[in-house]
Amino acid sequence: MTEPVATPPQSRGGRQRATIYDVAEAAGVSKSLVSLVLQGSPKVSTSRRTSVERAIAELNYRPSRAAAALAGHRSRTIGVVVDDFRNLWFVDLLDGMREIFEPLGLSAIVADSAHDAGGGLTVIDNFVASKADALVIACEPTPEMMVAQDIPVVVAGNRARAIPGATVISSDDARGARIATQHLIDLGHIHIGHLTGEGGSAALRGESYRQTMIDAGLEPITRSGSGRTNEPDGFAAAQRLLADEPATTAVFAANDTMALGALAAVHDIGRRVPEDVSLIGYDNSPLASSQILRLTTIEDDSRDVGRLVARAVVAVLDDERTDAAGLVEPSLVIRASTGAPSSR
Amino acid sequence: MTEPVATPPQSRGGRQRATIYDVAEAAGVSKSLVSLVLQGSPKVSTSRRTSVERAIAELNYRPSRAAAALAGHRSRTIGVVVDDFRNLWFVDLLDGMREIFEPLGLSAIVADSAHDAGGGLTVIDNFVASKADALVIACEPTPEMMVAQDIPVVVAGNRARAIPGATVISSDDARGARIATQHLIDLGHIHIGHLTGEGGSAALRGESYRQTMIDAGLEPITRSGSGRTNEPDGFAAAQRLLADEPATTAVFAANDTMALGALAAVHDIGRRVPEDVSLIGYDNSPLASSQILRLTTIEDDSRDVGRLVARAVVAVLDDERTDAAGLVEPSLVIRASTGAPSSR
DNA sequence: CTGAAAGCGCTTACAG
DNA sequence: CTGAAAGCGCTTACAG
Repeated sequence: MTEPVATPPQSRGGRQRATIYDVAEAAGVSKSLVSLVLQGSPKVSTSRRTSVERAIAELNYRPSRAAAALAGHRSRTIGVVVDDFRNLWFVDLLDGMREIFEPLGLSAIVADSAHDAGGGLTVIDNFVASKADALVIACEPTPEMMVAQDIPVVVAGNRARAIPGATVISSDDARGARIATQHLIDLGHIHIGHLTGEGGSAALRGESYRQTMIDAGLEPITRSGSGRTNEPDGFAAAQRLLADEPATTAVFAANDTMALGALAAVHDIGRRVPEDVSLIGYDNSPLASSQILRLTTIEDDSRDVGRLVARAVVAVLDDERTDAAGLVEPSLVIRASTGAPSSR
Repeated sequence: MTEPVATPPQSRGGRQRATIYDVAEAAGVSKSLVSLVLQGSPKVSTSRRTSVERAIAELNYRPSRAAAALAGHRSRTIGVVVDDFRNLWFVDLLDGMREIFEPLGLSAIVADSAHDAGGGLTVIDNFVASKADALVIACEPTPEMMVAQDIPVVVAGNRARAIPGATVISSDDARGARIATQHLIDLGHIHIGHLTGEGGSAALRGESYRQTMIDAGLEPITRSGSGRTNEPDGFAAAQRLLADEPATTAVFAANDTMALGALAAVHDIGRRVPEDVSLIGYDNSPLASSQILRLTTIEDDSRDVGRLVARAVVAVLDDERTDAAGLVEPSLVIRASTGAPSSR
């Protein structure tokens, strides 16, 4: 529309992407004003804001993240570190976080620590290099995550090792494990075994199971597989448990994946779930609700955890000192895999 | 070590992160040389390279991605768009891509289109804003992906809609479906049903199933659930199939997730897998190898697809015009869910 | 190989 | 609100 007068430095280089100069020119305002509009500043008149927004739309202008991050001290980007994309726990967490971040113009970007990006640089290095404003650690911290980075960190989930100075938000694993164990006790089970593995959550769940059993005057029996908490570990741990303790009528697995393995082990020795063996998992993963499993489990409301995590991130970003750890209450989801012990 | 002489602009601001100036100073070389080392340029003497590398290590220097992207025309970052993190297919794809990218100093970053990052900006906008060098679309393209962006695009997987000008790399779905169907035919099955849903891959698999059946003189029978290809769709589709065609002795599901649903449907009417009904899936997902399923399936070597995708990306980046679509050969993985029809 | 210089596209005070 | 200015931390020619 407007004639290009006094073309600003380097603008209009053929089919280049529009810059803030182009927008300012098209809207007939200063470059600074465009920047203010971009940042949603309240001290811009509606009319000017409208014309800037129109220019942005017309030119299909996309602010350069790189330039903004370089010039400003914030990138409005939060780095989320997960251990493995295969571990779906983080998806709900992410959903919850984004619910809070989106209206604030923050965007969460995810990277997996399993495949530390090339050149010997770790995920953390990468996030730091991309000027992430804060980090959410949603996995067991590696040694290099333990050293204080110059960046706010929130830890999501219960972890075996703590990161100094980091807020921790998690589901109340101890409470959830108590609920799970108590559910089996309430059904009338006496011989209740537990399948466990490494990791902060598993440790808390295991300890709480033990405590709950003792409180009920029952003997806790725990087995593990290779140490991990995968399906094969659930299978191996359940095999051991059932071999060592043939009287077992109920099994509490540290997570749904292990429960899946346990189910196979139970079938392998010709017993049925829940007729011969009640089975309860943990996490309420998509797996648990599958028709084939119909697994009774503990819902840990990862979405709620995600929301809390995001609020904690926003708080540190705003320099509010709220190191208060957040704890989300889990709940019992009863499906077809648990029942009273058979009366034979 | 060296006395700071003629401190360069703004360096050493207290506990600031080291910049290229600091490295140059510490190594006693010019800023340009550091940049050359960073980029792995061959025209740097070993001795100087060593001293620069030592300085980098000592200062714990991390190049700023933002600055590099702004200054250079490349960010050495490849944006990978997936539809949903829950769909684990992309994990192997990513592994394969990274195998190629890593030694080249390229890093793949993943974003899900399901949750288009805040502010009305889409994943694509975000990648463009972060100056990604290329895009890998690993999902059904949305309308906005169809419009030519000023960025090279490689499509991974067979899609219902094509992106103009984009190279497509995928597993040979038609071939895989033929292998699956033929496996059931070879076992002696006559009444073989197929469970399908929406999407490019499912369409190709379904059509190939149909063709293979006809070639064998058999009647193709296809059912679907809600249209999607999730577990509940597999369940619903299988229910319909078994109700409409009680003679069915073999089922080919468009993917492993649907097969999981189908298994439940088979159990629900009191039939067993594989004794009464043979079941074959597709994808060889972690699910398929689980003890509880032991699903015969088609391995589509997503890792290989990922490698090919990465090579295609590198080719476009190097301006080699190789629009040749790549096709990866799938293979049969026989487990416990298929067998000869029972001889009753 | 070096060193000074320009520039990438923004943000941030700052004086008007 | 504006406009000129400096600067974020790099890369990229370019003359030595």
